[in-house]
Amino acid sequence: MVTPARRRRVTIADVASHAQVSITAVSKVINNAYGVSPAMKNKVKTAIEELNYRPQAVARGMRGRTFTIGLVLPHIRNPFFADILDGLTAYLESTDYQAFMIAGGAARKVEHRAVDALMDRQVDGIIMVAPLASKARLEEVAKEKPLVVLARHERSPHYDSVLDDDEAGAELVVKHLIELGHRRIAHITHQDDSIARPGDLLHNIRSGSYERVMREHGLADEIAIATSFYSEQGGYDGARRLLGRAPRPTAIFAGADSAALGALAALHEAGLSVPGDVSVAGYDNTHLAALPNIALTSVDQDGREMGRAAGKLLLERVEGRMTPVRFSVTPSLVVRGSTAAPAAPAGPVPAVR
Amino acid sequence: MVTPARRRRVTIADVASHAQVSITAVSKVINNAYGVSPAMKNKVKTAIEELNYRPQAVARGMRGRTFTIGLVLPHIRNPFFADILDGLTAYLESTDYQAFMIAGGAARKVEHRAVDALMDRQVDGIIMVAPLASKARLEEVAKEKPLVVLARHERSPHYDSVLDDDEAGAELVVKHLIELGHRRIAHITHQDDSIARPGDLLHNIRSGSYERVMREHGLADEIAIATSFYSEQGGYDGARRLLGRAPRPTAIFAGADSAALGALAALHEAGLSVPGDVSVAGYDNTHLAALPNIALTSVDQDGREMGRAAGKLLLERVEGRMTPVRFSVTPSLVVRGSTAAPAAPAGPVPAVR
DNA sequence: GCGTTTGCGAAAAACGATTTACACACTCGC
DNA sequence: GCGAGTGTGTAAATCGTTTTTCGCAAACGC
Repeated sequence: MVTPARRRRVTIADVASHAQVSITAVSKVINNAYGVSPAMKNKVKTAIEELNYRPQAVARGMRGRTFTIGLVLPHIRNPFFADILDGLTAYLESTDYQAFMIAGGAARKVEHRAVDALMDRQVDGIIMVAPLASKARLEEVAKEKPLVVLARHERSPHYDSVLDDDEAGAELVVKHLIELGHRRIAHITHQDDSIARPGDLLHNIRSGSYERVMREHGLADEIAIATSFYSEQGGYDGARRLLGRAPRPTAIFAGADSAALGALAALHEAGLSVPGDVSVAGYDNTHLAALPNIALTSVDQDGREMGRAAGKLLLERVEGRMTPVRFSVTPSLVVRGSTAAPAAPAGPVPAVR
Repeated sequence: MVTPARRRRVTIADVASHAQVSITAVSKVINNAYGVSPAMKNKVKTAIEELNYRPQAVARGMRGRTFTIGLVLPHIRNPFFADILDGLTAYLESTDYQAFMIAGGAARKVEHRAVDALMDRQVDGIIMVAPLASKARLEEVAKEKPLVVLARHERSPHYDSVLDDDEAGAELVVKHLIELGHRRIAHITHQDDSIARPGDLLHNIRSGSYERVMREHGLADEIAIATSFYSEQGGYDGARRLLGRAPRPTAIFAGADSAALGALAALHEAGLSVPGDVSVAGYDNTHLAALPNIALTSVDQDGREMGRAAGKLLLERVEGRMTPVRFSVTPSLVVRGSTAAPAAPAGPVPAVR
């Protein structure tokens, strides 16, 4: 291989000779370890400044930490993930750690490789957001590296969990719609490549909660679920399927804002008004939901707070904590213009338009 | 530091002893270097399989490559970046390299730190998307690591460029609006923290092109630019400012889809119809633009192709190429429902048509 | 048949940090 | 005044790879 000549980095040895001290001393100062006099500290610090030295994480990694943590996201299309990232980086700012993202994709295999890639690079810890992996795989990962898992509901003694109370969040939406007077409330859920126990996946919690609340209100017969994807296209497809039913639903609860946006598009295309003909609600309270022309009723979960918590828990684990912690945020409903009382019931068999 | 006991990784030495050969031999096989017999190759390969060995990138990094490349994105809120990432990862799939993302943020200082973090971790190369850094800083980075810069227009002998012909893209939009009969065409542009030469930044190219085309069509007096941000909020603010003008524009060209979405929201709020009262066009042809209820006319630039090209160019540089390459994609206009001929001229200034 | 390639494999020296072990000079306590 | 701590600093081992150097045998040229 022809490696182009590049400027050699300044190393700890350069600093040591420039400051006329031993390499050990420099290392001690950098890691502010015990046994270094104030005078020494100053000498070294100015030498570091003068040479503009930054330790090479790769070399540090060989004997300990790389000060790097890996963040595995399914993809970067969901603005909600950006909130999580914001919270995480805000938290890490006051530390020496840096977060790198990697996309886990929609296939278990890709996610697996992504995690392997992080471990091969000796990250100090891993944060996985809504992973597809089985619990067994997660525990295997946790055996090698500190791990925090976001948005999964199983309990494991080997890694920490940060999650939103999806059960409660979905309940908020469905109850809201019922209180508005809706009965034919349909749901759009997500299907993925995961082999995790279904009950551990957030979309199953949301759809399960939807079903439960419907039943509790005597609406068992009105339950209608379209299994699709949490994406614009998925929401569009799901909504079209739901609209094909007769009588058609008066409200659609999409398990994610992105899907709700797709549902809105499908309704628009079908010439139906929102909320006049059909109410729509989402989940995640994405920035887009707040735009006046969209005005999507949605469930807010504090992504920044979740990211912050994930960072904190992970560093605690890096520092040696072995006992599992579970951090849960409480969702809240943000009601906007996309939901309203259903059109006045025009007789026993309501309006087919 | 208390490091929890974790399973020791299998190393190259383990493989060597398991296969009863030297460490060197294993290394040679891994890097398929010269001087290893087929028999040896087989022995080692089965040993690697059996032990499930994966080389530790950190250790490799000490002597050469880490097989890691860093992707610096301003943020992850723009779905267009996801396209770039998709193209990049698709390209890298056939290689041994892995891409990690890091957010450069909206401030030069943050971006600087992000790049430093990548270099400290000995990535083999860096891809920066729409960076804020000055050209001088970019060249400094390029002196240390192979570098590919996306969406910047300056030419440098030290790094490669991948870009969209923003000049042409903006021209497509403005001409389209003029052909529809619009004269009062306003523009929303972006302001950032960069100290790069203005002409090197994509938003300035777009706004400059807007001005030029307007002038070329005798519409110099109609030029109206709102300087805001390429974001929903920014588009919303910018549009509100533009709508405050009298007479108000009949068309708004937002330099990015996200801003166009904000503009749509502002128009909605103002009780104006699109495209009845005001036409709106964006740039990037985000997935959202295609939703029927948004139907945003936008400029499509092939993000996947750009990501793919960036990966290819970077690896070429890693392999030793030193001559600069410039890769440009040609944008195309996607006309949708958000643009139409202006309302019948209600006044003495008729549509020139 | 003898020196010279050539092919294959191993031993050892890097790479840049951290960590361990130890040396040295003081200060105590009695 | 002497053994036992302390505080401060250094030398050397170590982490897991790649790369360089070298050894040994078989093949080859003449």
